[in-house]
Amino acid sequence: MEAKENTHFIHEIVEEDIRTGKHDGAVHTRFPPEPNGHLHIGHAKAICLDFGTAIKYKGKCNLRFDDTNPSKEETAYVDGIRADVHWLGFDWEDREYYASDYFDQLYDYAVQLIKKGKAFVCDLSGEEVRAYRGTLTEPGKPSPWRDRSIEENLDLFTRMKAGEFPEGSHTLRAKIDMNSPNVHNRDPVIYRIMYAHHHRTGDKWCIYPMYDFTHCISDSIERITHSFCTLEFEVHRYLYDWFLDELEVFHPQQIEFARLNLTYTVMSKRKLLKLVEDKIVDGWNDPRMPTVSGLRRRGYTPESIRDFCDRIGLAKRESMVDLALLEHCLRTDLNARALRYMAVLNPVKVIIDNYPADKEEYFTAVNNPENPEDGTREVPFSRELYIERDDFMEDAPKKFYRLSVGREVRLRYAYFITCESIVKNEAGEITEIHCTYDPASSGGNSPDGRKVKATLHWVSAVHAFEAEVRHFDNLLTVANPAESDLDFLELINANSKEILSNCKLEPALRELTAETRVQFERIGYYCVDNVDSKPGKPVFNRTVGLRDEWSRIQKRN
RNA sequence: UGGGCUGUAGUAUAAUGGUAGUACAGCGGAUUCUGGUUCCGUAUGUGGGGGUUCGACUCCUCCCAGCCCAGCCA
Repeated sequence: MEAKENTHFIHEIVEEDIRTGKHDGAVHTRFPPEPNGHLHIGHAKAICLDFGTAIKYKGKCNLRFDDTNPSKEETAYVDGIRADVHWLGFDWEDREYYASDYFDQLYDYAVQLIKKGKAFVCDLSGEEVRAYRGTLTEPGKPSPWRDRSIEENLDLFTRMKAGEFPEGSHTLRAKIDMNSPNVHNRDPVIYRIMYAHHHRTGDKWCIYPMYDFTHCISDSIERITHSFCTLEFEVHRYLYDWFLDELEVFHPQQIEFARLNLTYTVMSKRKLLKLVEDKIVDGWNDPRMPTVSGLRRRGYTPESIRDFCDRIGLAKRESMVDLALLEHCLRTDLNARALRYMAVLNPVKVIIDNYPADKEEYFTAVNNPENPEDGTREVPFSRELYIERDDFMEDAPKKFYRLSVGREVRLRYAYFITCESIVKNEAGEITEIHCTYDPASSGGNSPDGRKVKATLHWVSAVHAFEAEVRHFDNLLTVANPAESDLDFLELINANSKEILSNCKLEPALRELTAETRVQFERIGYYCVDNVDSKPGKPVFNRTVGLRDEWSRIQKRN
């Protein structure tokens, strides 16, 4: 039986078009970011749709930068976006385009519109344009400049391009319908004057085309067959079709879908930029950010993000996806691939009183029980060890089955040990846990077959090295900021970053290189930070914790 | 209050006039040298009213709710 493939309304449309021979069955999509910020997981959804559709139907997908507003756009963002798309696992081959590549053609098309009597130069100021536009419930008034002659419009538009007019003094507008109930159709501006340096065209232009005019024509020039975008562009679709029809050029189909929202985070470039500018996070690639570079630094795999995008489905209704699904995809991938190591994050010393002080031995540990091909490694053991402070409890409740005075547990791969006594300082904190070990349980099993309820991870004190480990929590304190009356800045989780500096790690972790993902047994998945790590001195970011039954039991009580 | 769009378990999605299914989350259990993994089991849903039909998530109608739109942003 075949696995049931995920399908959705967009692929139904594409399949129908292939079936009916539209565009000779060709499928050509594009991913059209504006280089004014970095990509986030919402873009990843769009990227998976755009590139994924092309792959599925043996078509092509272009990367096109929608760079028509030089005041906001930067080359640095272009580079970041290229890196992010590649990292996610997609390739646009030689089809890297820029809307700015089409400025000459766009200009010619604008002239064509003027000659057709479908566009005019308007002398109204920004404020006047707004006043003439009317409101949502009242129709607009025609601009007094609407009926200029074609010759005058041509002359004026040429002079706009030549730089004869100051910014804001003139615009080129499409002549559509000032009475339209859709305000976008009330003679939209298609060119504005802007004396700004463009990251690609430099100072060649002082007039720049607007989105509605540019996007459909860019799609047409590239012979895009299916142009996917988010719901807010639904009200722009009339314009998309209008320009292409008036110009009588190749006509792609715009199809809208709902953008991704994820619980406990924000997903707009404006808000993410705010977090960066206000230094609430440490840059676009902060591991708490839902940006592609942030997720990468946090330790997410591209595979898990793609899997997530497959699983969330695609529809036209706005929704809020549970972060837990993303984390589930992550854990599934990491469980299969991450090598296991032992690391003690909040250490307390264990002294095995009946173990010789000068002795040292090595135990064989499995690197990944999910994949035997990953082999084994040797882990050093000695009389003094560190275990997790949480793995010991003085007055242990019934459901706590780790170490306590009088109890026996297993040290993973090593020995059964029994706690005999503890030592505390003046503050009442435990400083030493004294135990005895059963020499017959070497390797972690007792020949008499007796069972222990818990297995603890550990590191040998003399062999351990110290490293910094960073834990991250949700950016927001609430799942859905839209349901709150408060501004998102007031919903920021003040404790979203915790730095642990006294962690004791097993020696094998010392030489890992940046972006290596591992599992600290019994704790979680961690990734070697790609900014702050140095050779022999890795810094670890917690990618995601292991599911933790014990913490859930505690939370319930 | 003009126009556009959308309403299916807690969340996200299927069912395209014929048994409301899947995943995540939840709960219960089994296995386990990770309280991980894996496996088994389980509760919860068609926004509301009318209509058409043998039969409606699906078609019609009225209502309700949510989102988007009045940038010379994209």
